[in-house]
Amino acid sequence: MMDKYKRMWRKILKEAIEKESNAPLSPDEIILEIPPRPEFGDLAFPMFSYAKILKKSPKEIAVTLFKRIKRSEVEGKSMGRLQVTGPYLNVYLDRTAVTADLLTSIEESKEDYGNNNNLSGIRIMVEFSCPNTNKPLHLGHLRNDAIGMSLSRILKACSAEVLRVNLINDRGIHICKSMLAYRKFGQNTSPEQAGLKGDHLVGDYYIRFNDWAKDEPGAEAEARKMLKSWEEADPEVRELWEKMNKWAVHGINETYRKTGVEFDRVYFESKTYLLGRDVVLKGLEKKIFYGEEDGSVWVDLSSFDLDKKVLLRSDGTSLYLTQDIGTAVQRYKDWPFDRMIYVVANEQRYHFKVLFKVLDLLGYNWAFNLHHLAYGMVNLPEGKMKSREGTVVDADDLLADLEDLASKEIREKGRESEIDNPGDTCKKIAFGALNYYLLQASPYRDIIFNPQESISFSGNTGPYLQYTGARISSMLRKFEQRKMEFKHGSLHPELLTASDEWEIVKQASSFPGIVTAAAEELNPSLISGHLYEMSKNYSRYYHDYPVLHNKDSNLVVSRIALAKAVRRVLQHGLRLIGVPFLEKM
RNA sequence: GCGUCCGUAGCUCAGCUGGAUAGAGCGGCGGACUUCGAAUCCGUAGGUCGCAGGUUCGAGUCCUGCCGGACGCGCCA
Repeated sequence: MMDKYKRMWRKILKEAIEKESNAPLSPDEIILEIPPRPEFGDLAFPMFSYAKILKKSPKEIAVTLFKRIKRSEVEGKSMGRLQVTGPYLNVYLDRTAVTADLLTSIEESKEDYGNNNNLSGIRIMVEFSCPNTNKPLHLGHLRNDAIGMSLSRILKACSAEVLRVNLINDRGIHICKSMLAYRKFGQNTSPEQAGLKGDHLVGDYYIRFNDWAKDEPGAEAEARKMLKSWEEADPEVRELWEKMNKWAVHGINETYRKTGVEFDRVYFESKTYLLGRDVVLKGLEKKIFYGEEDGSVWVDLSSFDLDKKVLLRSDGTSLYLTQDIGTAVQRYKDWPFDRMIYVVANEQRYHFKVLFKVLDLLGYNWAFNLHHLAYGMVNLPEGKMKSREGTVVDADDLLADLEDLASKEIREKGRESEIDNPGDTCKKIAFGALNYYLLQASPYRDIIFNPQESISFSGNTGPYLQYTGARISSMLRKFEQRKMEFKHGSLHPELLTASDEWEIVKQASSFPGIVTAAAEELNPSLISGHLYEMSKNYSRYYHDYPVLHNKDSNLVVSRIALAKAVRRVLQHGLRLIGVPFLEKM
């Protein structure tokens, strides 16, 4: 859409400069920008960088190129017009042509508007969430899930074949800790008896362990002993482990359902942790790794600006890294991918550098296609979330609070009778607000979550976008009811050229390019930001310009077409960032 | 100590490959509901882009140093 015009103008500029200088120019030497203010037009070409080639001042170049392009008469033909503004060449696009383009394009592509084929035939595996089975999900997981889900949708929108995978960390010392505390203090209570979700019950005993361990020096040793029993497949320990894991996984799945998180394949660490061993031992045979006298196996990465790392303990057991090596190899076998994206917090940067390098040394050529999307931490105003200090923001609690807030809001506004299913709507507003909040910042940055202030339903929020969509939907329903009144009207793009409308048209037209950029940069926040800008413009426009209250049927029909276009972009864009579209709210 | 990342308005965040007067939301102050949904809209105050140099016609953006913060450097995950 917008890209089409950008491409064409780039070409025009390139040819003009080449003719002027008699030398070929590479396409990326043509700098194209979006002007900072509307009076400078829709596209801008700064002339500074051509000063050396053409041996003229930027201002002179602008004039020269302007005359040359003018003579070649590429203008007209719906291309828009050119203007010299000091050292810039500014393009003013033909509003009618772009608007007509947009409306027909949306009409033709329907739900697919914004999709592209850039990643067609590319298989991408996306790993995210990766919970432990010793505690419930918290806000950090929610950010991880939001990014993982959104990214998967964005990549699919670019026609990639995407496989969403989860890895459940269901073994290890931390799991044994909650098991141990439960065995000591739990009195065989089931989640039903305790009136708790399974993951919360297990999590409570993890906290219980830490409390107990404070004045019990032998606690850690006892946990280690239990881990050993687990590895030796002690029936009693295994039975307890299976029971508690089931509770935890069940509870976690419930949270996933509530937040709309889904996976195509789920791996369990308890089933993959042994796989890495064989791979490492083969590497040892090939002398890629080396053994110490105590029997431990190491890799020396000091020539790659990394350290020496242990791959197998002296007792032959696996580590986190070993497990990840095995899981990666297994996954490639299961589903040969062209790219693999690990959505994991940035505190694990080093781990992934090492992992990718080790896989590379082992000769897996797909190691180059592994990517760690290192997203930032979610912190609280007083600092890091700490489970031991009880400062973690629990996912279920947060969601429940948000639903209450939404429900209160609906009652205060007296909207209950208007909405078909208030309970469901509250849920959708709640996780719309949550997902938008989590995806409005760039993934790689740390964010600060203030429980009192962060989640709001006004301003730059998910519900604001939902509200914009609901109002447009409401108006479109009214239009349908009164359709006969406007039956003589027809679409006239030239009626939609007011500056407010033009901004909206440009933003809707840029949407496909934004989807492309979000996929390339693995950054869903580009979409949330763009939808917000477009909604803001539309809200103002909607306030100032009557749509249905017009005598001129042509104008009504045309403005309705624009409303439909905005709605379509909102529907699609919101889906990509996990914010439910609402007809009513 | 070494490594990685980050410092933009009171707070939370934008700022595309360096480009024209650094933008939003929240909060503050002041306005707008007999008209398409006021979860909205409009106006206003608020910035030496951590500090100091450098590169450049041009730096919030690139380089160096310093100050401040986060994370990592386990035979933990």
